[in-house]
Amino acid sequence: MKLMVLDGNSIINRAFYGIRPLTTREGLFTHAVLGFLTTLQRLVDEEQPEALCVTFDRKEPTFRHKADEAYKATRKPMPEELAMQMPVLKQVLDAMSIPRYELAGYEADDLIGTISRRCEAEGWACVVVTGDKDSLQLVTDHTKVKLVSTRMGQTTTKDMTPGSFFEEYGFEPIHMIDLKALMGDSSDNIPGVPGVGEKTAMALVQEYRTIDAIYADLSTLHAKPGVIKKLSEGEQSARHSYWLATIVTDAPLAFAPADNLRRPFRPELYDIFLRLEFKKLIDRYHLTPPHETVERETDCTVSVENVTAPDRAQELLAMWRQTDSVTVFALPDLCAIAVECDTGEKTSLTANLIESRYAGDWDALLRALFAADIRKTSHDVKDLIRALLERGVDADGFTFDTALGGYLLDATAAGFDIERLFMSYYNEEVAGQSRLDASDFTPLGDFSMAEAALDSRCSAVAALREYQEPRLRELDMWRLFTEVEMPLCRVLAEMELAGMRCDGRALAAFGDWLRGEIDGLEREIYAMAGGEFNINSPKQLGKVLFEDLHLPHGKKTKTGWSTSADVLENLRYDAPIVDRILTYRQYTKLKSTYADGLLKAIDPDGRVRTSFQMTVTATGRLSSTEPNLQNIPTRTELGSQIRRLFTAEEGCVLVDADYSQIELRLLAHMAGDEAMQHAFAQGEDFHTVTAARVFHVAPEQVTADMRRSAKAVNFGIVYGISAFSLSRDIGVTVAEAKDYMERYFDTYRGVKRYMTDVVEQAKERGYVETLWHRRRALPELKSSNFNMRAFGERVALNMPIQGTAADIIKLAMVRVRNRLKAEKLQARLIMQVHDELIVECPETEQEMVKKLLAEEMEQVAHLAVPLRSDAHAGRNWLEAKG
DNA sequence: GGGCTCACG
DNA sequence: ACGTACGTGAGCCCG
Repeated sequence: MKLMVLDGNSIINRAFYGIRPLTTREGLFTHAVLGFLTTLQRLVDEEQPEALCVTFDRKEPTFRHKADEAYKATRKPMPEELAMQMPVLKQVLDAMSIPRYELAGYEADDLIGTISRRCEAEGWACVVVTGDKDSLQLVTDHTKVKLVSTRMGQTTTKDMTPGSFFEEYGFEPIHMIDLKALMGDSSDNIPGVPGVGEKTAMALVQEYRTIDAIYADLSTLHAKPGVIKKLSEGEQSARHSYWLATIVTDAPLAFAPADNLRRPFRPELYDIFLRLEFKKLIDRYHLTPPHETVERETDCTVSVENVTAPDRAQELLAMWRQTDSVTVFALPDLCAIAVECDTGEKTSLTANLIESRYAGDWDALLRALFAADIRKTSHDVKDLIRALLERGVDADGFTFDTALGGYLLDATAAGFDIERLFMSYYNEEVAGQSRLDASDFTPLGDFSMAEAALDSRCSAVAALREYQEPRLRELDMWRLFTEVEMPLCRVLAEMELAGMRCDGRALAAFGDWLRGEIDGLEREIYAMAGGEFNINSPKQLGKVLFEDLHLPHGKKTKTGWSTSADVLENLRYDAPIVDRILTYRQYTKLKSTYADGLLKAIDPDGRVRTSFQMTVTATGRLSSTEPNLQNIPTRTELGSQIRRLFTAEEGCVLVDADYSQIELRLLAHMAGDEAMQHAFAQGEDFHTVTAARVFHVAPEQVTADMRRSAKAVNFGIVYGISAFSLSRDIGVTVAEAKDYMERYFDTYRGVKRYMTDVVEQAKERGYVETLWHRRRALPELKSSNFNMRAFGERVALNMPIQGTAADIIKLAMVRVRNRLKAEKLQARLIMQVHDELIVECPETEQEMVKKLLAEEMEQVAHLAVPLRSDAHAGRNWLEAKG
């Protein structure tokens, strides 16, 4: 039998400091509890213990404090955000039927020591889970310690058994106490022997094992005279530290292993998780409400009608045209649609429309419903419009998308499906089956269930709007919502549908050529390595480079030595294999992601159709998936050949227009920095102008190096710079980087002030926003973890800039599309890459399109610095980049 | 499924 | 004193 015991304080501490803060809507911090439970679940899966319990510290002084006032006296008190989570965790554990132990006068460690020895006495195996290395002294053949560490939100565990302990430390676990007696522990105020540090202590314990053996005869001890002197003077302190570091194994604790056998969860767990918004855990454990769900308070009565007769449909359509807004929920393939309409103050009517039941012309019905004269609220409007356009039904009149509403209200939420949003706004499940698709509406499906589910989704969407609309207005996001995001749905649907033409034959030929090159490189690499291995495996590659060939290793990753390009670049001239590996990497990337990857994505008509995601990024940018067309190579000569294969239709050209330095221009505007604004007004190369000002030389005296440094600082500022990262990026010392930054801030004083102000304001408000009031919440700024806070500060600096650029290009897209349509051009917008738009048009239209793009892109906003764009036309994407 | 690497702005 | 740039998506390895 196996019992697992967790050091509750230690694990929740790691979770607290290592994980991005989360709060419930009421502002209750929950992330440490969630982190604890996630770790717990992983460990249970891994170890499958029959019994489980958790120990906690108590706030009363322990027997150690009573004997030594200094002990743990310098410990910082637990931060409030963590303290508030402790009772919550205990409540959760109780509801999960997991026993917890705490005892006044003892630390969690002492209880663990006692528990592990009791287990051993009864023939049980014990697994101790903690982040605290002190507990390693408990390791025996029957007690294993799992050391938990959390870095950058990732939790890893290391199993310590007598064998692995010895391998790492070179002595037996019990002598951890002797080690600590010598080296002390500053965080707990265990003094150890003053002047003896980790290295000396390790060597001594490895040789002598115990402090008794060391102090038996100092005169013959193998150590430097200075060390012996310190040991001699510090003996009393060592003995005392030994006592402090020894974990108690016989605390007066009422404990029997069998009392901790796993038991079923208690029903109230559902309510607790619901309140904490731990939706994933409710799903994970298949929890159900302990009592009937309370109906959402609603002041209207809802009736449901299954509409099959065309005449009735016509009546309803007439009614919907008279209504401010109806709510529409449609399955992706448009075979079933629910429409909810407020028919009066206290009633609403849901019409279920199902293709296989409808007696009239289904497509005619779709055309009428999705015409502009019926104002509609729906969920994932872009996808709906795309499905309709694909079917040949024009789609217009969408005034509200509840997925977009959810995204604007909290861009960093976990997802924006109806169920999740409904739960987060109303703490209630959406009624009806969770999975709903076309098969439910075939003769084999359960019609009545499916119809009820359809109807309840529709009502849920209506309820989401009720929640979202007033909040969007309150937060000043209404214009962003109605004038940018909503109209963009149609624009993106059309772009997705249009796609980009891509030359599949040339792509295949390029792939074949790459195959040949890769084969040759592979042979060379194997020859230089002295054998075959998987070059794609960082682990195997690391072994070849850093163990077999003894190349100097740089950065480490969690799993080994880094083999990333910037590390290999530094080794390029140390061994010829490195250069081949870099080339191999470049070629295999091009082949697998681009040559092979894009080939698979070409539709029969020779065009590639991406999906634009509107609710993914934290800053307001779009993203592109399946395939991602926003990361087609451009930075290397060979890679840019891929762009050559994206072509215009016969007789057409691609017109590519990109904003020039949009983020830095926005910085100049938002920071109100007149020097920087002036630098842009000069119309010269901005990095050169910056270098000239920073280094106090004339622009024509700016060297390539000076320009490169200025450019790096310019970029760094946008990202929320630090001297360390800047130095790494441009290959100078930290001191030099600091110097550049100081000169930069002397030149652009407004930028410096802006950086201070924006962070300060973010801390006050808890969020940052763009010029169009798109916002991002920043709970990180309240974190007690330094790294987390520093991250929050960088985000506070970057998001308003990156996000405003996103607002601007989105608005430009809507305007460009509408202008193209208004001017009756054949030209159509087909691609967006963050600061770049691509239009495909007949050659005859290219000059007009270039002019139109420049006008619309530059006139979107009138700022203290003019917006500039460059447009070029070409037969393919590479040519069109100019 | 997470980690690493690398493509883009 | 901390460990470091912002925002993405895809393919591959490996447990």
